[in-house]
Amino acid sequence: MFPLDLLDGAEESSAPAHRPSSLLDNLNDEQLAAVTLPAGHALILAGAGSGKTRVLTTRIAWLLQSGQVTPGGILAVTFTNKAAKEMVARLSAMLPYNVRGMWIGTFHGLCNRLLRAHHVAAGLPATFQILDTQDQLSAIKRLCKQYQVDEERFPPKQLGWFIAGCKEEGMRPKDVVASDPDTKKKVELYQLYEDQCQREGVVDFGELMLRSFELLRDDAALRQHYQRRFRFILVDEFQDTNKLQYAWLKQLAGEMVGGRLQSSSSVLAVGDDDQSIYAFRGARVGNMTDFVREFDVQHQIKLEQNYRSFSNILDCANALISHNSQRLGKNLRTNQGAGEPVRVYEAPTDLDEASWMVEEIRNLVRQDGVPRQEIAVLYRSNAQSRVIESKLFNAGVPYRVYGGLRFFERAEIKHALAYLRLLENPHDDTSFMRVVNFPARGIGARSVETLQETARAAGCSLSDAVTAVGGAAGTKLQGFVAKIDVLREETQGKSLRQTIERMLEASGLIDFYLNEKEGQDRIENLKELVNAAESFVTQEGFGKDAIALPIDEHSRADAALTQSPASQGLNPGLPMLDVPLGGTDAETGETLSPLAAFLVHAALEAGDNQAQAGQEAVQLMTVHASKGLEFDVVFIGGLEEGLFPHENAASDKGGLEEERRLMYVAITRARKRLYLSHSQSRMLHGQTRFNLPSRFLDELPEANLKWLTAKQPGFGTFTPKFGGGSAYGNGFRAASGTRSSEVFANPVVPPQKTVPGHGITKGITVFHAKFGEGKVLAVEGTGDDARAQINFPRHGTKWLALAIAKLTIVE
DNA sequence: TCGCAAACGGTTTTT
DNA sequence: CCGTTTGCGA
Repeated sequence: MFPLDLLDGAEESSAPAHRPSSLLDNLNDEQLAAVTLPAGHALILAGAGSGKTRVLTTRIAWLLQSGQVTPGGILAVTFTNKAAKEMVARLSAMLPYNVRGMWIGTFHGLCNRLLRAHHVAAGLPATFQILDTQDQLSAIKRLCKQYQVDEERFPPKQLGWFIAGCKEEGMRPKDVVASDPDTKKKVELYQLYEDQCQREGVVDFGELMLRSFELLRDDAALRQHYQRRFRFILVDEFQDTNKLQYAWLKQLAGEMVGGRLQSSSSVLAVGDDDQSIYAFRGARVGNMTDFVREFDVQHQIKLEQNYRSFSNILDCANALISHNSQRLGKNLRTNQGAGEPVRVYEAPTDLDEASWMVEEIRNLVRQDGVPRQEIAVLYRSNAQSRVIESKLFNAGVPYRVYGGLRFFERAEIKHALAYLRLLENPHDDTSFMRVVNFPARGIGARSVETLQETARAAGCSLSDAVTAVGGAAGTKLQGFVAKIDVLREETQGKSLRQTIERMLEASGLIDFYLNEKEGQDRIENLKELVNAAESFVTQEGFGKDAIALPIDEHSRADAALTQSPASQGLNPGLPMLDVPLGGTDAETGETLSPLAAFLVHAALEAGDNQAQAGQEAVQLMTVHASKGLEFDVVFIGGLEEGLFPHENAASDKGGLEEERRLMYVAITRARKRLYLSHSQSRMLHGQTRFNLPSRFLDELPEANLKWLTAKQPGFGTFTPKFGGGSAYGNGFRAASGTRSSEVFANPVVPPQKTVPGHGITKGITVFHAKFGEGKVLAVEGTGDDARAQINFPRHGTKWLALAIAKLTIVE
């Protein structure tokens, strides 16, 4: 059954024989059906925790083992490097041969590969550099300065969004319909930006996608070549694809004829509309229904069996998401049993909420032996992490915050990379600008301005323009360029490591940070850059250990095609050499230098998005960042109107539904225990806000909840006994039988006084539209900040902002 | 050219 | 409230 010829040329030919049957063992019926689908397009609706990645990788392995395709015929695309790596790792473990012949990667990674292979056809230099978002912004700022754009009216950041947005929609400047003068101006600047990038030989992320889409669209021979090659295309997280990515997939999959796709390949799209949380950055869930229609999808499979959570948690998730109207429809189920109820907590303030979390966490670790890294605290916005961090810090609980600057985005690393990029491409003006006077070498804004004008007049790069600048400024500028030139000479033929080390010396970066008082960390990072380069060289097989690619049947066929273009209708020199490093010129077979390849790597993969790993630590992250992860215990904090759902999203229905999906994602991260909390008051942007509990809390089934604070809509009417523990019920801490600490139970009781003008004073009874009648316990603040603490028999004690809450005084 | 104070902005984010 | 950026004065 196993086709031996697949092993031909593979270096692991001595690997133990695989029993194909083992591949399909332990799959449930839905998974098995998905893995063994016949050729043809298919949509897999994969619920959270339903074994999506497993299905995807097993499908590939099954296709290969059953001899339906060779590695060269597989294209699998993901959104993140992490997902791509995981797929490669799992496949390597499953298959007895090298997986390199397959195209597995991120959209951007594969686009890069395509553009490198066909850079001439794509109109790009072989060594084109990739701009990340920071680089793009500085390029735009530079452009705005040059054309004296009013940065008040056209903030560079917004221009960046505009340009990225256009590209995501597949639009060039000429395609944008501009009716108002502002849009016209933006389109004009978009065009100028494009010209500038082209001149400098750089592409931004959007350009990687758009340019390779256009390459496929406009070059029929090339397109058909890849269409023939990729028999099976698999797309992960399909609900997150944008318009352009979908169009790109269509180009690879076949030819559109009358709104339908004529295709000989099979596209397997895997996604979950309920986990679509990136509409704000251009993702189009609608691609799923478009896909079904345009690809005439015959097979749709739902993976609804969840292997992650207990049913109390899943019931909450299902109930919540059922409030959305725009759904393909799916219900998660488990056979793991009910598990513990979902715990809900109300805190008087955000500080108390954080204290409570920390206390719970300490008990979980101490008494239940939960590993700290199995506990996650999720929040809607990054600003919320501050309080939690400080409480964890004070309690001495190790924690790790996801988000923030990644390795290759750090200033010192960007500086170093800019020097390296100038070695590769002296015309990269963005890099030139970044380091021309860093470390300071007496080249001020004046000199740079003169240089820019000279360059513009001559229509050349900054580097080429230095000789035309006279005076002391000119001498200094020429000195800088000479320094780069010398460095380029010196590092010819040197290893990547030596090149970087030499650059760090010669640029003066190391010296600069040695003299900085806070420079030690930065020097550490620069050393880490050397390490990163070293391991890149080893992993990617540069240098002496370079691995020859296994040549499979498919690659041989490709090579044959290439050699007889006429008979196959291919352009001469339009070949499919397999490109191991994503940087091989298809025409000449020339590959990027280790340095150039490393720079691509740095741009495409900004590194880990988390603080230092190592010790067992509680995980803090936004809900967005938690997608795809799972934990034994999950806390979701700040479940308040205005925060979650976020106020900016709550106005329109689509926005609210996306917020709800976000909540759905958050809930489904938990395996065993889920905590939900909200606070009556919260410090945000320097102001105390009094938020109502999130509507999402009301959308959860009461049967699956356990209120830790004494309020349960429609249930108990008792008020919390602050300061004691007894009001919190039994089994609060089910596993240990102990009670949570008293820390949380002390609300901040503000000085009690009467606020003039509201007529609301301590002791009176008021009526609230939602909470009913309640007794005023305290009043504080003035004006818009005025608020009252009110005890509602049915809903507990709350702080309400008098400016917002509509209260009437009951006599 | 540098340092400091005022001003600004503050959902979510991968590549 | 708080981190980042800008602008001004020395």
